[in-house]
Amino acid sequence: MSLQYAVLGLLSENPHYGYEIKQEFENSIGDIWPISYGQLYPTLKMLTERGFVTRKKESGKKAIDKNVYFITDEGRKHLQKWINDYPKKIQLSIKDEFTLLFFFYEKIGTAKLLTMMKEQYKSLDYQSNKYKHLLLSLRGNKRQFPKAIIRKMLLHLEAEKQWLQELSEEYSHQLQRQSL
Amino acid sequence: MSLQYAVLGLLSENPHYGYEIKQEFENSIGDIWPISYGQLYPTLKMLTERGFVTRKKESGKKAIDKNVYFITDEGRKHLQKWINDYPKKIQLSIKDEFTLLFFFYEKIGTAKLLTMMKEQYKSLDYQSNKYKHLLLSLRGNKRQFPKAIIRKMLLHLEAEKQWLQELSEEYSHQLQRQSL
DNA sequence: CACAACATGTAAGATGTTACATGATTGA
DNA sequence: TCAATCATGTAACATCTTACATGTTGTG
Repeated sequence: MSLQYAVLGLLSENPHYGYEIKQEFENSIGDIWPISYGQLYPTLKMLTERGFVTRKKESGKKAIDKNVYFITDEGRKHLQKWINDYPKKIQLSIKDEFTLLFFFYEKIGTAKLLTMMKEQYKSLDYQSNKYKHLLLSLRGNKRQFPKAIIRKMLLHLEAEKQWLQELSEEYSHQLQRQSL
Repeated sequence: MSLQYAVLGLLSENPHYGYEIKQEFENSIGDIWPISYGQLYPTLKMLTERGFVTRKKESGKKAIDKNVYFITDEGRKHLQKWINDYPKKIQLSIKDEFTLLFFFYEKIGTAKLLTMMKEQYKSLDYQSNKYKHLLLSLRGNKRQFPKAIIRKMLLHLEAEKQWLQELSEEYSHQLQRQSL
């Protein structure tokens, strides 16, 4: 959807080749915003056709040719226009299968729910720690992955953790009452 | 993706016709999980073809025929199987355009950013209050939209609000420093 | 030499949105 | 009578995932 703008944003700072763009995503926004080659290469093709980027073969020492992409003036305009068009209607979305599952909590069973939630909590905690460390290591001065986005991710991870904790307690009490 | 399970879940409690299913979604999970007819009717068709629901014309007083959908035993099995298959890999996603925008915060300008964030905060606050009231009105005993999901939404809304507040303060300080 | 990582893409299919198309019923 | 709401769908398009297809380079 707006992958094209993410790509233009990357290229507005430095030229990159396809594989490298994917790396950049994975090393930064990747956990939040995973992309696949099946999505990236067609996007680069489209941007080339529309004149927002140009492509140059970098036939260096390697036998394989890298396709290096450069943003054009048109591309910069296109990106800036998208930025200027804000604000649009924005809605917080927490649409995922795990949430949907709680529609059916009666059909799952308290014991299984508790196990699942514990697993999920561990995974969130791991991610959360990762971002905390990332935030601390970001003290440098070179252009990096925006702190604001990491902070946002952290806050949502903590919200999710709190939710799981509250619910776990509730379900635990239920289990105890049942076993009496 | 998993709309089919959401639909089966609804039908597992009561038969519904298409339009009504959309209403049910809008009145409950709709803010989190909006669906369109362009998605719903093909899904109902697919579920019918796969034998998970059956369709009966309800030609009442009205000239127009409602198509009422009933879940079948196969449908119940299909739903239960999906539920039993958990846990799967689940990842918290905050992938949206508003977040992406903070990739480009330098290109936006602090003043505009602040205005946007203020607008967004208001909108989140409105939603948050809506859910708070919903949660309070849920004290009854009839089967309703799961409290857990509303609570989850609330926690994420509050996380998002906190994020905006922190960032706003940071940007305000920046503006003040610039104007000195 | 084998395997991981580098490098570029296409194709099929799932999923989702928006616009289109039609017509009935209800309430102001 | 006019607009909103009720009611059911299709079609075109956008987006995204997964699998396929190919070949190179570096490392143990």
